[in-house]
Amino acid sequence: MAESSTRTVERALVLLGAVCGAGSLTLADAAREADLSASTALRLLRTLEGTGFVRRDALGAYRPGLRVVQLGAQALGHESLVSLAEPALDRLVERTGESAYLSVPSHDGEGVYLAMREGTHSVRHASWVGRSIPLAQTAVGAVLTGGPPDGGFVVVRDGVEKDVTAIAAPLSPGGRTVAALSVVVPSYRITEAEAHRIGSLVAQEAAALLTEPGAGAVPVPEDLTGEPA
Amino acid sequence: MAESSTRTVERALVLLGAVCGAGSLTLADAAREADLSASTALRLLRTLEGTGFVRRDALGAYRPGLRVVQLGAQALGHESLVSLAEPALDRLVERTGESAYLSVPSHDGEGVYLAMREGTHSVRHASWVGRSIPLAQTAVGAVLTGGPPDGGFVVVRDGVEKDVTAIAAPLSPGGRTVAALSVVVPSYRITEAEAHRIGSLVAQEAAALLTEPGAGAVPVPEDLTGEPA
DNA sequence: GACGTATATTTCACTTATTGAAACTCCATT
DNA sequence: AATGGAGTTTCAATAAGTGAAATATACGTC
Repeated sequence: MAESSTRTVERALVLLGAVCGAGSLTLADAAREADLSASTALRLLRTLEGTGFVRRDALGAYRPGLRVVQLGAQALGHESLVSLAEPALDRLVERTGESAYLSVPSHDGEGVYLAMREGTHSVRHASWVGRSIPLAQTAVGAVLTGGPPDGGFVVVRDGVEKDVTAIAAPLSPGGRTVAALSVVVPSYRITEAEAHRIGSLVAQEAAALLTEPGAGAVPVPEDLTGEPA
Repeated sequence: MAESSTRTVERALVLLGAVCGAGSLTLADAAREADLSASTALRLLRTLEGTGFVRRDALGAYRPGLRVVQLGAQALGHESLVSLAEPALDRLVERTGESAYLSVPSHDGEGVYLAMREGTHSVRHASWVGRSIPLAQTAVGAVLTGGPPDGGFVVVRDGVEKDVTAIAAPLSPGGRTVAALSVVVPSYRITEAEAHRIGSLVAQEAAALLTEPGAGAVPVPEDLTGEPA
């Protein structure tokens, strides 16, 4: 059996994902979402609880635990995508004055903002790292789920959020889209032409991200040491 | 069985923690750190890999996967941030007697109180969850918008509100400041030395929030009030 | 280039540890 | 009282995980 199954672990991870995705789940809901019997879900959730990956609030519902935040933060520190994208985000803000985002697909037709830079206009789009966004009918969703867009970018006016226009381009190393770079603008101040100008910038940054020195085809170990201790 | 061990899952989570902590681990190193046989570690890591919790780089080493980043980011969503911070707020109030706040940046140079605990002194600072506060010339603003402060905290005397002194420290998982922890004190009863003492406490709680596995440094009556709001 | 050592991976017999139906207890509703 | 749903515990069946050993490969050294 060369297949790598560890059903127990897989199930536990599904539960963990469900809890984190929902923010708060009762045992019964978690069991339903993971398609497990209540007793099994309880046992696995308790294991997750014992290791700090989930915690129970006063009402007994399960919530993401400190450990998840901690590991996520650590992983973000090591995650090359984010550090690679940050200069691009900075440049986008600098050249457009608008808020810029890096997002990746998450689950159930949603994506997550992995990094962001706020624009400099006093009226600007604001969000936060970790925020979930729908992929349906959004510019980010279009580039994450669809093929390479014409011109390298997608403009969606008044998608999920009214009054804002989003302009996104895919990050597709090796042809596989793994993330999206986007700029979000209050619709009232953007013209068709301006949207195109920004779109070109975004597409250009997205393309440059994957070809520039240091980026490489594969994450460059910034931290080769492993564990010295 | 009172305790719920699920050895397999626990082991997998230990491996996950090891990989995230180190940033990059070879199979052998991971197995050693988790005190597992190579074959078991391999099997579990493959499960983690299959679910996106870890990935392998070109050299075959294991690294934190996107899924970890996603879940961590989701867990940092505002509502969970609140429940994560509440024990810290409780401890700050307990050890200082002063009101303590959790705030995040919102729009247009303002921040918002996401959670608070009132102090126990009869004369104390009072505010409310949801209140907007300026970021300019406030301790919270300084830590939210500026870089990591010297000593880990910022003291602002008589900032926006006359007669009060605010002491704030940033919450910066992975180097990105996402929120601030602060204690607000009537200026008349605080000395320079006391401000420093409180500052250390705030900075310490802010740091511990993101790195410490279980509860805080000091045993606190484990009576979590739920999330009413 | 041969040797020694380390890692990565597969196999397999052993049996341990996981499983889920069922039973039971608490609540809430009706 | 009766009903139903959630959370929890028990327990026998067995599915599932375990690790030593074998193999292949890679790397550094002499």
